[in-house]
Amino acid sequence: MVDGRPSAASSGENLLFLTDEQLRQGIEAMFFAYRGFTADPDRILSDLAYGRAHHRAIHFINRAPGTTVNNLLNILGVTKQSLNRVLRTLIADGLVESRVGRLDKRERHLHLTEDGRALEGRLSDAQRARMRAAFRDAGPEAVAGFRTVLEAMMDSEMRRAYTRLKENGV
Amino acid sequence: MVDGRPSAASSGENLLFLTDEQLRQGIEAMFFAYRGFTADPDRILSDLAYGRAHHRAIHFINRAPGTTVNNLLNILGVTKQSLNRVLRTLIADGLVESRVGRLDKRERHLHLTEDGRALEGRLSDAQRARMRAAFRDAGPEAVAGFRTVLEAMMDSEMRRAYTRLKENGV
DNA sequence: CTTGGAATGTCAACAAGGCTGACTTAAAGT
DNA sequence: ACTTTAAGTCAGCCTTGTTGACATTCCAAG
Repeated sequence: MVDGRPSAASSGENLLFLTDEQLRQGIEAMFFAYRGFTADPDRILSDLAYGRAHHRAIHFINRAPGTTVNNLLNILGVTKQSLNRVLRTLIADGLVESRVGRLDKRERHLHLTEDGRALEGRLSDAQRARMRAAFRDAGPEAVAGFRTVLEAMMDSEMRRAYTRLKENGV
Repeated sequence: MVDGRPSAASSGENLLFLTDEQLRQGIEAMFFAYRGFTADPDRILSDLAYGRAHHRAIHFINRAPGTTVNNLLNILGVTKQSLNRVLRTLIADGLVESRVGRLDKRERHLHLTEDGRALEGRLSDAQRARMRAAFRDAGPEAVAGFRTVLEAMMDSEMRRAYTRLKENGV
């Protein structure tokens, strides 16, 4: 596994971008960039006694209004108990509304209230501003590559969730 | 801020890659990909009663052997109390060695022991394997774009840390 | 129709790993 | 001698993950 050289593959392609050193730089880039990625919303949230978990819930409820708790669970990849704690505070604070399902009364359908949408907007704006600056600096081709690599890095299950969202489904 | 259309900039460039929708997809890609990014090491760590914090410490000690506690603190962006808890267990378990500085005896220089290097290798291998697969699938140009965007997304302070590591300094 | 199992959501308690604040020790610097 | 710096410790808090136990609802088999 610790090769140093790429494993001298098929064609005459240059595989220098697959050296352990290049991979390690990719790993560290991912680590440092993720910090930047969350920094701006985190600042807003800490003033409100909320955390990243609240942000994630708000983001995906906004993204797929009416989604069920179970559905949200799968997207977020946490236990229902963990999500529930976050949802409880958001509902108590009047940012999220939980409506009992009409067809199946076991289900709860989640929606943002007006206040919830307002906070979602603030958080999104902050996060998008950084993403926009990065995208603009890097240019369209780099952005395409960025997306391609990230997509290839996801677990297949998450890639499905991502694609479904991207294609605007519920 | 909520524009919908790009802000119709300077030249005849196509700025469609800067729409809110594109940015949102980038944000979600980042979220889902980071999960994949940490999944494999997390599995190994959970068997050992360690967490991501231990992994990060081990990674950067391996990366810059002899680094001081203070230096590590800056790279990781946590408080010394938080780091100390992690280091204490790693030292107690014989994975990390803390040597009193020769020039400045206040400093502690951190090194991985043989066992520490062994664990580092297991964790790196797992994480690199996924990164390698993603890089290979995406191809060299996508990888270059990936790196460019991530770098643009970092806080300037973190970009300096990243660049210093990349250029192999301490 | 009833009853048992599956699905959904809630409550309680615990652990990891962030954080702040206060304090000690040792070594350097002035 | 005094101050500053590096490191470490203790105490206590918060967020956010976990498991386990439980209530409600639905549905399908008997």
